[in-house]
Amino acid sequence: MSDNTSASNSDAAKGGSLAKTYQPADIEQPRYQEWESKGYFAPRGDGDPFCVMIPPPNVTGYLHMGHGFQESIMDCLIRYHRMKGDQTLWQVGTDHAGIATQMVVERLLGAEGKTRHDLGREKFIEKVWEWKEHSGGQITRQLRRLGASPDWSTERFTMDEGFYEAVQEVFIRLYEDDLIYRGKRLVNWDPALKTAVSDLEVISEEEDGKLWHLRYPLSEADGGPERYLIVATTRPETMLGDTAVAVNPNDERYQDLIGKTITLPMVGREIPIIADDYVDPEFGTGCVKITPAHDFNDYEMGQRHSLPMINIFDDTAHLNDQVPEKYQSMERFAARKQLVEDFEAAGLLEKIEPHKLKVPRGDRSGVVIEPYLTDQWYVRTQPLADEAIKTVEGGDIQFVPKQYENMYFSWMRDIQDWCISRQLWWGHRIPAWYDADGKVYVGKSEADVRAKHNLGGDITLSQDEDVLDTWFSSGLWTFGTLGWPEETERLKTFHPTSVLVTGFDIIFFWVARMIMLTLYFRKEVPFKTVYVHGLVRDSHGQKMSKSKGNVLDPIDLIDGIELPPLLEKRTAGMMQPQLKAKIEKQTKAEFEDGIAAYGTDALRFTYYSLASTGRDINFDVGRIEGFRNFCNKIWNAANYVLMNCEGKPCGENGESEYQLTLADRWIIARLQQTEAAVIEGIETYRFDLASQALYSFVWQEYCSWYLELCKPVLNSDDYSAEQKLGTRRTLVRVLETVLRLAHPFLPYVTEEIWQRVAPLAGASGETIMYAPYPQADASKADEQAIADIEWLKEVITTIRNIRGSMNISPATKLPVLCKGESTDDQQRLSANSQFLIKLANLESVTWLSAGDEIPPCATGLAGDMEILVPMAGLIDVTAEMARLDKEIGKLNNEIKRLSGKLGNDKFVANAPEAVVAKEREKLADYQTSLAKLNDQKAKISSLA
RNA sequence: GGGUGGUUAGCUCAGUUGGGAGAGCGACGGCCUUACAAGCCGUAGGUCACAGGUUCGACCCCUGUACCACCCACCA
Repeated sequence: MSDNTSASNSDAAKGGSLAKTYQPADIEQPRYQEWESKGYFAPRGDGDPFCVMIPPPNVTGYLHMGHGFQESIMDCLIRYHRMKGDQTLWQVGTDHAGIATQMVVERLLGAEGKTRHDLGREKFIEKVWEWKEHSGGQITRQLRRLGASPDWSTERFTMDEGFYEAVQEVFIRLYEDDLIYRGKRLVNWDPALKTAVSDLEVISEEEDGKLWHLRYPLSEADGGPERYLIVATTRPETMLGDTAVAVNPNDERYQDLIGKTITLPMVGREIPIIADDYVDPEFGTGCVKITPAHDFNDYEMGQRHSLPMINIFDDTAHLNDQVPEKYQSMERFAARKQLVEDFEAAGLLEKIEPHKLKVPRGDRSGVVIEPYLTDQWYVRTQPLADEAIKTVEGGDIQFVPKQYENMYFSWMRDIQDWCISRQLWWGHRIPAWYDADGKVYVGKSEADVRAKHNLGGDITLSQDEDVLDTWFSSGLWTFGTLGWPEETERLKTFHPTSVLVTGFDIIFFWVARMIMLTLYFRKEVPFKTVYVHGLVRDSHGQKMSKSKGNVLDPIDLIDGIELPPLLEKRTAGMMQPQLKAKIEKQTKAEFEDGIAAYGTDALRFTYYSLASTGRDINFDVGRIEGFRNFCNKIWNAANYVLMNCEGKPCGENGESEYQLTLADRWIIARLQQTEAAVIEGIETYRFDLASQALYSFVWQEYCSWYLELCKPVLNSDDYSAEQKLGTRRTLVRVLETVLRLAHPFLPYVTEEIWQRVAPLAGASGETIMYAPYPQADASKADEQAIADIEWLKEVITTIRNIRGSMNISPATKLPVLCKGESTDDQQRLSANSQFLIKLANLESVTWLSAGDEIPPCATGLAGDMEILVPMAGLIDVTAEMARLDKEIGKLNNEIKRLSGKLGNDKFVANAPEAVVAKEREKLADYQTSLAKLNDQKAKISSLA
């Protein structure tokens, strides 16, 4: 960093030379501020509308690698379309994230020893808003660091006023259309958060558990307690709420018991033995205890058999007063322990077996979810889902990659009603009121309800205490953000939106619900394409998680971080010292010197290079360094171009005569191919292919070859002024074009350089963001130039190869002799000798005529042409023999393979003629080459 | 129990209608060659998971197997 101070970079901004080395930290933030303050991100013009909705991140969240990836993809699409001249909107906003946000604030209160109930609802909500104001800017600030270019002027929040309107409107209309109802049924209850959650918010993982076999004695009248049957259960504590025991109706063992009763141990309640097909006679004992109020299957069975439902828990999963006094107020797992002991003491514990089972846990709280009988609001999803299925089947919405449609269909076809009420305080309050009798009225406000239903002042109304599931409001995101329920211009212009970029993990939570709700309220799709990307994992394919200590923060990759703060970050709040030690060790091993500051452009380019077809992304920090180097490469190439072109005519005004060299024509032709490849990559969401095309063009073609080919032209008197002008013109124009081509991927470095280069290329405009996106021009495809330069590259590479394997110093200028029958070769050689001499560092290059005396030489082949490097004083005979043998070996293998193939009559008879001809030609070429090398070997060996 | 994706160089991954296996990083050797040592030049490295099949010809198409990852499902 020593000689690349920020001072030198600010000089650059004033028009001095670019800083010697690429320093992203010096250019990125100032550039972003300029873009934002000048309002460049807002939609403009009257081109085709193109609109992307950001999946709203949690308002109080922070940016992780998944966001980084996703926003980078969106920004690339947005910048591409903006440059294409489309009327481009990237709608930004944040989500109130009901449970997540409320939990954070409750935790803060907890630190002060308070609960939300100490504050009361109103004060608590105030507190959440405060927290939102305080920390809510973080995620959007971080988004800016990524160079994201959404229209900040229309930023939305899922609990802003407009959204409140939209949410109410949707709720009321769905209610009036009988698509929302309220009902008492078994829901997934989170006893830590004390709220219902939807099926999707329950994660079932296999865990080690036990299967307790309990003896249930029959009633005395039926032969108990001597006669008993054995039930197997994973949750003994629920037995307090049992209201039946079920057996399979065809189970011969228990035929005589059906209809008899059991005296429930510890409780004394008489419960019937019933028969039901659901029971699998093979599992356990074939007898199942039935707890209708605390198990989804038992609930259904309870309904089929009209069993009583006894709710034994309170909302924190402690036992209530429906159980014997001994157990009241016990926590569920304590009660389990107690009951097992009591069963054992009573001689009623048959056995305990280890058992693997799926344990349902809340995705937020992590505690075991309890099926719990409560009143909740539901969306009747079937009719909505039917339409949503048809729409995707009909192709009006396309998933990329397509296989995610299967996932969507399978979920949609088996969809359950959606529980939308949450017993939280932070969220959209349900617009429903109850009178003293519990009769429900739905409307925009109490006044509205009173007016609509003619309710006088004597009737007391109270609003429903619950709020809506967060996804209920984010389901309206595409049209809610554009002004709905009002029919705004924005809505008309940008809806349906163009592409949704999202992770597969929220296809059900969000994508499916947006499709259902949007179709219902807009009669149109929310978006035409869903681009589904994978999860960002660590370099070994492990999920990034706090407990694994492998989390990378995108901001740290941009700004860099020293080892100590990185360690601190990764182990903060770690309760287990063992885990902490392990994470420290592994972090030290991986990031001995911390993480370098790579800058946003490098980070973005890494994401693109890893974004292939919908699979998960393994993020390797090693790769970002390579792409930071790539940015540096562009930077230095630009420096070189400026050095040679600034202050000299470059054809920017189009008035002077210029002439293009072969190299110029070649790089222009290759540029057309690159433009086509990059555009193809973006249009097909193959950002990996697009970035690959850019990378190899810039580095291999433009820098490694073209800039080198320019040097003889610019530095030698052998080229005319017209040729020099043509080369300068091409240098700046290709660079200027490639900057525009790369801008959606590398927004900062391209803008920074473009500001300097554009004038030389005759381009104007205040920002590269509004410069036109390059389009391939077929008239500039120059196959001849490409073939000629390929030939030249082959000759040069062959000479370099000889130099390399013979250990000849790069500084030694070599005399080279060429020999061949082809006049093409001879012409190409004489036309390009300047290039050849410079790039291969030759003393001379001579075309041999028949009969010329040939000294002992090292030999290489470029096509048919022999390239000879005289050995005198340079080349070791043994080494050259070895080199030739290697080449000869390769040729022999190929010849063997090809003659085998061509010797096969079936191949010759069946394969297309063109294929056969091609193979024959290759064989002939190889044989010629082989003969030449063998000749050389013979000559050399005589020297040994 | 159903379903999806994956298995290609030491690592991370491309491979377009079936016709001579590629990139980046890493490794090795040589270079401070006047844009760039964050660089330049060159080299090595693969039974394309396994087994069958179709075909003149298979990384590619078909069948099966193994392993990895993920999604869905009510087995007490």
